[in-house]
Amino acid sequence: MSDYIPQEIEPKWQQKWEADGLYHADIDPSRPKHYALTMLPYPSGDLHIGHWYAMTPSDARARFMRMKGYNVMFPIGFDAFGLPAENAAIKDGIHPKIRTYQNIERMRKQLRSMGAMWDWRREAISSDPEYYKWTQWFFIQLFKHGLAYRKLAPVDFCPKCNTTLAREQVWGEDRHCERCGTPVIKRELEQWFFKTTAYAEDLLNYEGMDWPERVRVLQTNWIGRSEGAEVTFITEAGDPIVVFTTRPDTLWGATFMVLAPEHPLVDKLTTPEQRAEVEAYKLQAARQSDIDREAADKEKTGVFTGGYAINPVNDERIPVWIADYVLMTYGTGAIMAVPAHDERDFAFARKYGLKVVPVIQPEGEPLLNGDTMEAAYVGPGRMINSGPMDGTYVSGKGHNDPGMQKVIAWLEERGLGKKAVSYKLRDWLISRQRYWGAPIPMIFCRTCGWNPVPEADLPVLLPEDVEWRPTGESPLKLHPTWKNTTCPVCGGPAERETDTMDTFMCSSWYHLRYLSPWYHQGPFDPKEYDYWMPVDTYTGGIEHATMHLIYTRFFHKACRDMGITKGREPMIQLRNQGMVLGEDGEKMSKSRGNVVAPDDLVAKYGADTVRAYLMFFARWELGAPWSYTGIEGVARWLRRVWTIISEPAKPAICSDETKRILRRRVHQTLRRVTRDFEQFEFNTIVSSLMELLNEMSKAKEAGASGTPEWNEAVDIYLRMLAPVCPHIAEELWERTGRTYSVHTQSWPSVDEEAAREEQIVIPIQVNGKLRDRIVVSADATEEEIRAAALASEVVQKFTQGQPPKKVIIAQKKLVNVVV
RNA sequence: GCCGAAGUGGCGGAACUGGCAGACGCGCGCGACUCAAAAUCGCGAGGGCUUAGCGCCCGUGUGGGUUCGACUCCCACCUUCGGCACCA
Repeated sequence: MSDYIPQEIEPKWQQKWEADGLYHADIDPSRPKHYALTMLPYPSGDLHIGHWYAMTPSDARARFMRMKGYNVMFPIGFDAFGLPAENAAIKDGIHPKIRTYQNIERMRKQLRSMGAMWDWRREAISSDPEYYKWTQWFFIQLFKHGLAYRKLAPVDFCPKCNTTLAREQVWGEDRHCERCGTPVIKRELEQWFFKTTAYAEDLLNYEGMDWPERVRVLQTNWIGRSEGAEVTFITEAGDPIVVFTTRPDTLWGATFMVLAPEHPLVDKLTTPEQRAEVEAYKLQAARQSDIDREAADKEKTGVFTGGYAINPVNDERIPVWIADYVLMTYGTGAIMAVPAHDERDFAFARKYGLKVVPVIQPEGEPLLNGDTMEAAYVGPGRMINSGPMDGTYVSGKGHNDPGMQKVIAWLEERGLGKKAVSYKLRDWLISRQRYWGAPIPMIFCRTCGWNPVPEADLPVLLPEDVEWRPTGESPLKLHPTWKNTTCPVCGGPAERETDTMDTFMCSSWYHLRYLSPWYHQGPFDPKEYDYWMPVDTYTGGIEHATMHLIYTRFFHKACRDMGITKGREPMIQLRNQGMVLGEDGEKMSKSRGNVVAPDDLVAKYGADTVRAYLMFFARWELGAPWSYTGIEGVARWLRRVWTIISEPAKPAICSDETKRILRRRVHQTLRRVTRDFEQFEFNTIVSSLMELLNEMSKAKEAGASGTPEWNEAVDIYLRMLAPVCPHIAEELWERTGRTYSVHTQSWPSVDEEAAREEQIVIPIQVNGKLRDRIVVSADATEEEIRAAALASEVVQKFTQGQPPKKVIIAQKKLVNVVV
């Protein structure tokens, strides 16, 4: 018998599996398909332990599904565009393309060392022209269907680096530049948007999706649906001001209006006397960084415009103010202020001495008085001071409330307002004033405006000879010739869009490119699509709940409506892993010096040990701190697996009892491991395998090795081990004289008869406290169990010869005697 | 402030539908092997009391409740973590 040397067997098998195409997944209509997907990695240059933690259990699950008889596709690729490569380039001058492809090369090797069942033929890299050609093509389809549009929007700008920044490059409470630490400022730029808001309602529907509740809640909050009404006020000059409110029932209590400082009607409303003050306030609000506006407990400020509007329900003349607590980006950028029933409006009214009129009276309370109220009343009650609506009961919010329905119907009849829904979700800003991304395939012509690049001319190649050092402009704009082109409509001279796309655009459809990265007639081969889609199991970090996972759902739905994809959703089942922390319990970081390097672990223990430890040491969805001593325990277990299974049998006599117990344990473990794989409970899979090995070790001591029962135990053990530790399972499979490969074997089925216990131990409680245990035959009747329990000496001691008040027999699990 | 998740030995965690709390592993202690150590193997262990015989009491963040029986269900609270944050 030789020693277990993973460093020898692992590369050997990896090469053989690859040479044999063992993990190639091809269309096979005769078998059920399973598309297993793990979130595609960014090529940062080194595979982090977090990648291992995310990917190896996904791989194990995919392998399990394969053994269960599914035709499993498990692809991999790289999210290769993006800021880190460009920032590194700015620092050390290495071209982002060179660095990215070097990193990819390195990470491919590291990914191979996992021994995962990737089908490398399906690899897709988002920065390949053959990939981003289709990213651009999708942009054009969205544009053609009115789902991509251009508008002026603020961006973060670093005055020191002289460049615009993406949201994720702005850090900390003071919102500073991630590179130089300078606080960022706002700048207005014309940019491209996707109409994610058009899908807000559809995105709230999770029907048929097996997604964690947590993610659904995060997305639901992010989309932020509120029901209410839009009501039109008219200024004294006759201009309509539309407001959105969730409380149309409080309309009679609207005693002033507030516009966002950027609201287009502000100038017109402002009287000459107020002009100077209004202008000063607008300027101050524009200069304010987001953080100032975000502080919720900040004292409210505002300025009277001098203008008035008419409250349409009672013809009251009410003043119009501007204040930065009203956001131009939500609702209509204007509100009706009901100080008696809204905390913010109340604070504002008290500060500036504005009128407070209660219109909702809580039942059974003294009548509210607008002059003496100390806080806004936001609860349910009966409408008062509300003319025709007086006496109507309203509960608060939502279209379902009958009072609310009555008010909205009344408004609609008179053309004063209408039922409306508002969302916090904003349209997706996809323009980046950056170099290392897919160029936005649009052309601007002075006479014809914006038009897409003809599809035959795709891809719009990203030029390599570009000055990427920051100047405050998009790097592509500074290229001497690149942007010059001709208008696809009139043929005259025109300019290309010089911004690039947000990389979330690339990752919104990579699961489709994996289907057929070799395909040239479209983004994917429809035959592959029809067989493999949707993704059956998607795994990745929770941090993408409100970014990638919303974008990719939007993308799929938009494509469905454009006739490109099918089905409601791209990913049916989602599971999130947690995070591996440093040994100190803190997030891993170079500065803390607590980073765990998987390459070193693989060199020391082998990939199988690393894989098994990562599945064993924590609940997958929670994660836990790393432990260098913990991994030793798993290494010890695999050495024992090796020894116990490959060590030759010693001739010995084995009792039938030993053999029976061995079979029972094997099939009981199989039952549990099967269930745990189905439920993503990887930690108990490993611990069950450890327990079974302990049982096998005892059985072997008792002479079981060499028996058919032992042979079956080894057979099932290696099949259960194969998804977790593919190399050692394959090696032992071969060494025990079995035919290649363990990974093409089917998952064993449980022999329920063998798994059945013959005798069961039943705990006996007296008054709910454990007092004794009895052993009965597994098919004992309830009466037999009762008799045995009452016959127990310990129970006798408690009953003192008296008949018990009650005897509870819980299936065959427990007896509780109540005296 | 609002929304969500989680609190179990020295540590990571286990406990299926309300039925023996602490599986498995780490660490720890004792023992075997060894000149010795490492490796390996075996045994022990939640805390406390104990007349040392078994036994008894306490114990899953805290306090209540439901139940024959609660880590599990309900109510209130505390702590930690995550998300959102003037969203009208």
